[in-house]
Amino acid sequence: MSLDHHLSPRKELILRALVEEYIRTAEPVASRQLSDQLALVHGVGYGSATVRNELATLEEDGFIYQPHVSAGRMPTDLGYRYFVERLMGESQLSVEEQRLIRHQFYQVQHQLDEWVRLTASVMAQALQSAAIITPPRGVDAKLKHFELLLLYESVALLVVVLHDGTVRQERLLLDTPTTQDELSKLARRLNERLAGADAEVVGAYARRESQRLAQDERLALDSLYRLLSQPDVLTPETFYHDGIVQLLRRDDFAHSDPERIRRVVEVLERSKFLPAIAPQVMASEGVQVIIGGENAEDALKDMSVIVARYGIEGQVGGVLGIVGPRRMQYGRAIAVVRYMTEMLNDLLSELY
Amino acid sequence: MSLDHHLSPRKELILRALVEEYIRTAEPVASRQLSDQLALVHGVGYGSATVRNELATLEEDGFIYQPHVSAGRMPTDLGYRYFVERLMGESQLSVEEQRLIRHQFYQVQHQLDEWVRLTASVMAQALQSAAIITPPRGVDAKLKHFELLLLYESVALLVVVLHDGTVRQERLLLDTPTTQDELSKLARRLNERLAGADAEVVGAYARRESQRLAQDERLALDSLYRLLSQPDVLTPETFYHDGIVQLLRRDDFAHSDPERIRRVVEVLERSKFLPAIAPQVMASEGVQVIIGGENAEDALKDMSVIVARYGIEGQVGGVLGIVGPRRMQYGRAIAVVRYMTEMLNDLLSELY
DNA sequence: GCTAGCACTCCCTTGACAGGAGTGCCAACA
DNA sequence: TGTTGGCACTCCTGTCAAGGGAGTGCTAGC
Repeated sequence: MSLDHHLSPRKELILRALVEEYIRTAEPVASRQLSDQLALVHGVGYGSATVRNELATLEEDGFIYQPHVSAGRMPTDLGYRYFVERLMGESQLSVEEQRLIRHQFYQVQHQLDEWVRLTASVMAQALQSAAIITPPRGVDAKLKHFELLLLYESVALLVVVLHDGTVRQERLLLDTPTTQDELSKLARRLNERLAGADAEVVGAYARRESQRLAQDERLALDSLYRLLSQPDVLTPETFYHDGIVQLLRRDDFAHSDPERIRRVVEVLERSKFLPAIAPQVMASEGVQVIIGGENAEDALKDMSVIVARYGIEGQVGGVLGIVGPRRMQYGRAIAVVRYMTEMLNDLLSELY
Repeated sequence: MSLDHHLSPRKELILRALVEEYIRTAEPVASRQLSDQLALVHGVGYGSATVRNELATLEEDGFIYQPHVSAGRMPTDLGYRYFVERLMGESQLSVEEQRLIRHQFYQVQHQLDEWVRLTASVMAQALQSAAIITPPRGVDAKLKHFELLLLYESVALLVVVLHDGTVRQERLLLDTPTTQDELSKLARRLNERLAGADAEVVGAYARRESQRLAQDERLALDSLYRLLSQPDVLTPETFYHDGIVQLLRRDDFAHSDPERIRRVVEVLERSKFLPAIAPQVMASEGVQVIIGGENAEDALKDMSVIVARYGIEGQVGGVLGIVGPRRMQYGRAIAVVRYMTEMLNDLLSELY
């Protein structure tokens, strides 16, 4: 997303003031108001008529628009885009806020799941937006170790640990009652043979040996295969989200068209859009901003999405971000998202 | 919740028709409309004036009310309650629908987590309501087996399996680098000593032996203790919910006061109310219906909740249910909730 | 005991109207 | 040439009154 031409410094100043004012007030900004604001905040004195002239050309160029002829102006997607790329000051979280966030993470040391939850919750809280995050995933699922435990007479639990520390599990219905000893022996043998294997290898092994395998062994291998081949590809189930409430706390969202609200909630609950953009986010550096209509997903046409990847190069990674109203404090939002990626990176690097 | 007196058969008939009609149309029901309906559906012929007389007394007795003087009638909480306890026909899911539901469960055999998700999803879908469910929990957390796995030089993963098959995990930051062999030895020793132990026992053991323990052993025991003593008490985190979207699909909910919507969503996202009622639900038989103002939680004063416990006596159990508009098809809702408990019971009994 | 009829209440929609906000344009000025 | 004050114009928004409609309560009669 790049912009084709530069605006004159004065136009930039006016556009910037307009966007900031609109974000602040949620009302279309009038020329008079803008003129006052320019004098007050930026110390430049232009009458409202002058501002009006500039606004007219900004409107021609597609940066702003009026909902109706006797209303003030609001930024278009292009206007926001220009603002975000050229005009917006980079903001930083206050030390106090950073401290507050870190403090919460210290409460749940070494519990990866909790980090993920907490990250979403913190972002949602801080930005009054919905937050989305995928748990960290290893680049590929390789078997570290698995265990077979007899729960009941003929029900066993298969617990597998991947190289990156992911734990997965499945229950097995055994054909015939057996003992824990038998299962342990079986597990030991297979562990030796299959350490470091991925789904492919397990599958191949199962096929090759299929003649020689006992029934229970076959069951275990099938299960192992299923668990290893579980989606590294990001599916909707992989995503965690939080903060629909925070979104509903914003008047301009909560009071808008119920159908719109429903569609946004649906996108969040079903995580319909993230799988589509996640690969691209994983591939690129830094914080990505997707404004309004730039979203492929229809339901988000008047929302903005701010996403980034986190994780440790070549080891584990994930995607996190927020979904908020287009009229959001971009500077702050970007700062928060960036801070959370750094936070998670720090935490993860302790573990890897 | 019991009702103090019976109504005359005709009053019952009128109340029943009114509730059904109101549930169907979402509009206050007029005497004329009711008179027509009685003729059409129940084959009894009463003029609208007669119906009006009966309605007046039903209103005096608190079963129905008018939003204003020239409007039709709507049921009060008491009216719904009478309807649910005395008038409503028990309904059953169609064979077709049962088949459809069972089919979905066959897709995810033996994956407990998926069952939980699917149950919520099915209920939400079938009843256009939000669904809530707690994963099955054993009556008490006893250690079955745990494993210590070296992930990196000085990061280990502790995976514990409880008697009921619950798997929990935590990462340990070791003081000094070690080997997998060392860890395995340690795990084997502790497993032998602590098999079947609950949090108490582990804690006691750790304190008693604290002098003799190596640093890593202490770490492992601490972690073990934490994981075992994790809340059996149901905390908000234990709950899974789905179907906010389905709720928003209902016009009368989606178009109502945004503040109300927010509060309901908040209750769901934070699962604020279930922990409060869960113990009582676990203790009682059958499907519970909580209508409107009977809810302790303020935000649900105009919603109804239908809950039941599921699980296997003395072994594992949980709570499931739905949160929907007070104006819901109670018969169907109760049938669905009951069916899902039976479904889960069947599935669980295979595993226990 | 039931019902037709009627007066009455209250809601809800509609249209008219006033007030206000904000613009575009023009003419004047530095 | 760039800037600005002034003014006519457009369009929104809130208010108010009026009319129509829906539904009731009550009464008198069958």
